[in-house]
Amino acid sequence: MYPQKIEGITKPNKYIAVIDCNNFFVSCERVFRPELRNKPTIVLSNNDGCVVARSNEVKALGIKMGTPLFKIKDLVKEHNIAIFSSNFELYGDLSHRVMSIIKNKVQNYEIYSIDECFIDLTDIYQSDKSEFSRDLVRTIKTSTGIPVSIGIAPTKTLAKICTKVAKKNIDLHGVCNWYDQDFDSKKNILINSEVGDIWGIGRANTPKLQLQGVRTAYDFAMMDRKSVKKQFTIMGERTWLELNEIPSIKLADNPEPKKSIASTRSFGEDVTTLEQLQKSISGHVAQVAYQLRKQKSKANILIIFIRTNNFGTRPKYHNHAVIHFDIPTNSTSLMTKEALKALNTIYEKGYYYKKSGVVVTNLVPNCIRQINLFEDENTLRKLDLDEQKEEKLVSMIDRYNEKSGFRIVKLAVEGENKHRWDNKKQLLSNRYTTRWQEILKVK
DNA sequence: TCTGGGGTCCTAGGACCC
DNA sequence: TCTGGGGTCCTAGGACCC
Repeated sequence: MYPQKIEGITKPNKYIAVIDCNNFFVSCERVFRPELRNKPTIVLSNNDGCVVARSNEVKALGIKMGTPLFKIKDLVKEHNIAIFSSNFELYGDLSHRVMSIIKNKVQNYEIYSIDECFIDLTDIYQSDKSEFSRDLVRTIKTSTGIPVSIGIAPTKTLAKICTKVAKKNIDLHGVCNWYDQDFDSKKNILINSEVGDIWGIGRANTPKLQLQGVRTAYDFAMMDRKSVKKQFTIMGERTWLELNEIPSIKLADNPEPKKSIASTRSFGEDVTTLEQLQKSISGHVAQVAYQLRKQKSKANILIIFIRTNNFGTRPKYHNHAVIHFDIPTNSTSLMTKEALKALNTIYEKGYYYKKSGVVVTNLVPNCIRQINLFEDENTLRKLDLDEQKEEKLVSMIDRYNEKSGFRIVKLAVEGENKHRWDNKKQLLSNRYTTRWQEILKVK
C-alpha cells in the first residue's frame, strides 16, 4: 500500500516547492528573439560542442541532452533548428532576476542551480499554495519573460516529479500540487515517471533497478527499505523515504560557502606548447583566486591538470599536480607561481592538448589563520602587514575589473586578451542585459 | 573535422594509533 | 604454526546533480 508506513516517523505537513525554468537557456535566447517561439532551438556547450539546452520542439525530435552537434547536422538542416553558443553572461543575469522575484515572495529558499530554486511554502501567509504558485509563475513570466513550472509536495523529490507533470499539462498553468491529488492520481503520477528520471537515481543505478523489475517511481517506492539501503546506500534510502512522503533532504537555505572552486575549459584548437598551457593555467588560477576572494575564502590545496582529447586515435596523456600551501591563500600571484612550477613537472612534449584546468579545495574562511609551526610573533606581524598590503592592492584590481566587465588588469603571464585556441563561440547572441554596446535596438 | 563545465556527498580502504 | 581488535582520520574514486 502506498505510501509505505514507516515505523516511528510521523509525517510533518510540509509544503516544499521547486521552481524550474522551462528549457532555461533556450528561453533566455527567446526573450530577445521572440520570433523563435515555437521554433526548434538549441543552445550549445562551450566550444559549440554538445547540445546543453533544447526547446520542446527539439525534444520532440528525439535529440538528447549532451548530443554532440556534429551527430545531428542533418536534423538541424532538415528542421531548420536555430542554434546558439552558450552565453552565460546573459543566462546568469536573467537567472539573477528570476531569483530576486522569488526572494521577494518567500523567506525560505534554496537556489539550487542556475535555473532551479526550492522554496518552503509551509508558513506563507496565503493558505492556497497552488494559487500562490500560479501567481508566482505569472509574475516571473511578465517581469522577465522566462516561463517557469512549479511542483508542490511534502518532499523535494516529489516536488521535482510534480514540476515535470506541470510542464507536460498546459491546463495546469505551470503548477502541480501533490496535495491536490487523490490517492489514484498520486499513484498514477508515480507510475508514469520512469525510475531513471527520479531525482537522485542516476545512470549507474537505473539498469541495476530495471534488472529487478523496478521500472517506475512507484515500483521504487514500494521496494523493501532494507534492500534499498543495502544496494544504494543512504542516498538511495533518502530518495526512497522522500517518495514515501517523508522529508529526508533538507532545504539548504542560508547557503554555505563553496567547498571547492574549479575553472576548466577545453581548447578550441590543438595546444602543444608549454607556453600556451602556462597562459591557460594562469587564466584559470586568476579566475578561481578571484572567486575565492569573492566568497572570502582561502585555499589549502590547488590542483592543476592538463589532458589530451579523450576521443580520437592520437596518443592520449593526462596528468595532474597537487599543491599544498603551508598557509591558506587566495593570492593570484602566489598561486600562479606555484601552479606554473607544478605545470613544468607534468607537461610532456609531443602531445596535442585539449583541456586544462585548476581546482582549489580544502577552503577555509579568510578569518581563520592557521599558525605555521615555525612562525614567531615578529614574522607573523610582518606577514600580516604584507598580507594587508596585498589584499588592498588585489581588492582594488578586483573592483576595477568588475566595473569594466572584463579582466583588464591581470598578470603578464596570462598574455593578450584573445588566444587563437580560446573557446569557439561562433553563434553567440548579444549580452543584451549586461553590456551597453549589445543592448537590444528597437527599430 | 567536430564530444561541456562546475559542483556535492558518500564509501571503501589504507595509515596510523593504542 | 602463529599472525588481536577497535578506533579515527584521510584520500581516491564513484555516484549523483544541473
